[in-house]
Amino acid sequence: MSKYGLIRDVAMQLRLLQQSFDAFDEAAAARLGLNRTDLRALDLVLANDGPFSAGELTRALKISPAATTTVIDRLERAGLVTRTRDAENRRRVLVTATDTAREVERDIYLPVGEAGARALRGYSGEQLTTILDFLQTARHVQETQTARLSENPAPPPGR
Amino acid sequence: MSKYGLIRDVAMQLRLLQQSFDAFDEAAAARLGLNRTDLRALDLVLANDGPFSAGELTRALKISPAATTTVIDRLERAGLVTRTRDAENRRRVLVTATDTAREVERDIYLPVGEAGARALRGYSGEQLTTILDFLQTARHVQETQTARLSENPAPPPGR
DNA sequence: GCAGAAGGTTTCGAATGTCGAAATATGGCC
DNA sequence: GGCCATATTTCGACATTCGAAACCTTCTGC
Repeated sequence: MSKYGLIRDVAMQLRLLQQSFDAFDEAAAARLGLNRTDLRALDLVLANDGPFSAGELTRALKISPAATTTVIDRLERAGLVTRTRDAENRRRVLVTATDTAREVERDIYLPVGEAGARALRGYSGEQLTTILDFLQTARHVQETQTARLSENPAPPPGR
Repeated sequence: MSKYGLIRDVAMQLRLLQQSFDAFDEAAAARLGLNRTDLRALDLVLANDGPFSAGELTRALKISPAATTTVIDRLERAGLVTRTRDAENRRRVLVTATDTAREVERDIYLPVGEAGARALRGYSGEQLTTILDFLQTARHVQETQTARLSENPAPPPGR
């Protein structure tokens, strides 16, 4: 296949991959009866070792402090996290994953990591290096374009 | 670097790439004053050549028919799409991108594609083949895992 | 041809998630 | 000790989504 064709295919597969990530998140949320924001919050709390403060969640999720409170409320009600005041700074609230959340992690997230690692073992070290480079390049492109959108003032629509 | 380390890095970069896609969508939505659902709908209408029917949008976006109606309402009010009855089947409503929407496409989406293609030109045909294979494999893993989540009944939480 | 079923979209009311602003509580500073 | 900054929560308002019912249009069987 021509290089031009390959490039087009890569772009298309990247798009499809994006969609498959999206579908996975959706399925995970449905399985837990959570919305996407709650799931992202749970994911953050699980991934981080050591608890997350409410404010950190607010920043990581890019939602308002008010919304964060209700996210934590819902996760707490679902038995997935606990709320404790930080002993060192009693203004802060620490969010900690419960054992139930760890079971969820084992059920949902660990298998993905394992399956992914298994699939990657089929590539040579050189190929993995190429893949890694590609992923970094793709991210760089996205970030540059995101910055372009954010920084430039929007052109007057309908100009 | 060890192969094991490379595999870990690939997993991490994949996660970061996902986040950068997300950030791009968010910036694009903010630039247009649309929510994410509306943006996805616009993207679909732009990507498809030939108009999208309301029902197709409902299925593609995985939202209710009622929600689709309001999505089209908002896009129409923003001057980005037009609603027309399908002449061949007057029950259906066809959604067509306007010229304004095409300007948006040129402003937002085309530059990403161009920057991406430019970046990919730096890879050899062999490398691109590896990348393409990797993307397909990654998608397959995600889809398999999504199916696992969807099909298996959820294990009783807090067992 | 026409009655009734099926298809496609919209309207309506209710539920949910998000926000900004104000309130509350704690910590740091002269 | 009073005052400003930090961290979270409460409150009321707004936007988005849904399910159910309503409304046309098309198809089917007779």
